[in-house]
Amino acid sequence: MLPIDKFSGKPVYEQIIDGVERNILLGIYPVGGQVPSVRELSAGLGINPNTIQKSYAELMRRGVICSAPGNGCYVTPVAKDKICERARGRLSEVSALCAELSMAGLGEDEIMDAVERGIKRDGEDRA
Amino acid sequence: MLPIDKFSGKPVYEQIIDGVERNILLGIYPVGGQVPSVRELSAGLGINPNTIQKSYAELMRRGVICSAPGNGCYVTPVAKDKICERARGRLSEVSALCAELSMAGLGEDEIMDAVERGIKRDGEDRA
DNA sequence: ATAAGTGTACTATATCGCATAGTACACTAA
DNA sequence: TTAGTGTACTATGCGATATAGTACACTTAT
Repeated sequence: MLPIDKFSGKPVYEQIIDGVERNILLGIYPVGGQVPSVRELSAGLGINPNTIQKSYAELMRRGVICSAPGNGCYVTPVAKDKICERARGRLSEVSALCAELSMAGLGEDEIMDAVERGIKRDGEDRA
Repeated sequence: MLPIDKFSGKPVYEQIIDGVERNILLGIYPVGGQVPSVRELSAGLGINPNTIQKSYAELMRRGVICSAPGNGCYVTPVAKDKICERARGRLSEVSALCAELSMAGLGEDEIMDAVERGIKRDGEDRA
């Protein structure tokens, strides 16, 4: 089941989006396979169906999943490409964040360590 | 004057906090010197005084500025240290963001380029 | 002493995003 | 036919954000 923290400050519908994309990348939701139904996720997570629907609508807008009305929602063949492409567009966030911390007086070594720590963490997830 | 974008999605009171800290780091608001008065910033930015006050209260809570009631607000002697210390606590954000993009399929080189781009940008600001 | 400028506190109001609740419809598959 | 699917709609509640207006205590310069 997807990890949801109602007190994290991050909107639940965004956490659902992140969780679904993550499970696609990890192969838990295989490309071409089905994604949990709106009502199934709603019951399993204790979240309102409308919130799940909002997340799925955004995932469809991103081309990550597509719906077969009356049947279910499927992981798009290009899902991983779309997710990667979108991540590439967020590289500016990395630049902005590093610029902010650098200007605050943090050393380049401290920042680089944090970056490598993050990339390593990714490896642990795949293991 | 501080750069404020009412349509950026980021709360105005946070933009004011960021702007003041930035000006302190750049020496525009010298350590030990005064910070613009609540009413002066309010008039200059076209922002409600209560919003400015909210930002200043947070800056005081962080130990970046202190108030001399009836006189004004001053930049704390330890202001830059506090800002740096707080930035160090945000290194986990860098790790989390890089982990997310790495898992999405971005290469380590792409991420590193974005990081260096950010650190360089800092240098331009100080010039 | 007076006036101007300072930080601070308070209530009230409006807007927006988020989430929930409930209902309903059209479609597909067993 | 029945159960399960996505989708649409209205209504409500909540909290954060921002504004508006007023008021008080303090400091500084005149």
